[in-house]
Amino acid sequence: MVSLDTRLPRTFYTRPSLEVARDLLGRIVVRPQPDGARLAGRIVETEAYRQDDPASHSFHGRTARTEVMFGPPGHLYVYFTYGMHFCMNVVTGEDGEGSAVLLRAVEPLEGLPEMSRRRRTADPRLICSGPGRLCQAFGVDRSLNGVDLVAGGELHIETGRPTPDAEVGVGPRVGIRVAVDQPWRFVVEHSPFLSRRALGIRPRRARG
DNA sequence: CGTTGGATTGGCT
DNA sequence: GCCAATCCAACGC
Repeated sequence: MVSLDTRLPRTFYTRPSLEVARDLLGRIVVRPQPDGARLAGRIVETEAYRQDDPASHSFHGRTARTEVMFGPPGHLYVYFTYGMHFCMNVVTGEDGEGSAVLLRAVEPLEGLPEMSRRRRTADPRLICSGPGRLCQAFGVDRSLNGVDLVAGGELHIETGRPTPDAEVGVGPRVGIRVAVDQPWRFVVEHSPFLSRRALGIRPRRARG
């Protein structure tokens, strides 16, 4: 009970984004509500980004937008895209490194009514199955950019249950136009809660 | 300062 | 499967 509800420590994030992306599968994203309730979901899809990666926002160096991404690990990097959507990332690696993991999909666990209301759909498979959908359901916008996930506040991630290799699929990242060959997307295989674009790509088994 | 296109989504063909 | 929506960061002049 206690271990399952423990927030992931700073050391969890102080590793290469590829490692963190794989290890985040099965963990629980928690967003405490003002009324004491919680929104929560199990991470089922992630993507790793790093500084030497042409598809990463950090590739062209430190800018106002990517400042948080270059900061200390264990913080939330939120950005706005396509004129209407937010995406949330977990900052990884050493301070100053410019690596992060994009949270692409979670399986809704707590606060379904609230998330359904925000998403305007009752289908649980459509609530958090995509980076933009996830942020809308969890009420994540630019005001949460830079939030410390370890301190415990607006948002944190709990230990949950790590996903065994047999259930992990890997494949190319989606929605990018460069470095499409890198298999840096990680999914919980056969989860009904994966993102729309991930469903089109059949992942292969991770490692052995 | 103008242009370009994006780590997406929902709706329509 | 295709495309518009709609803002803004990055880049070129």
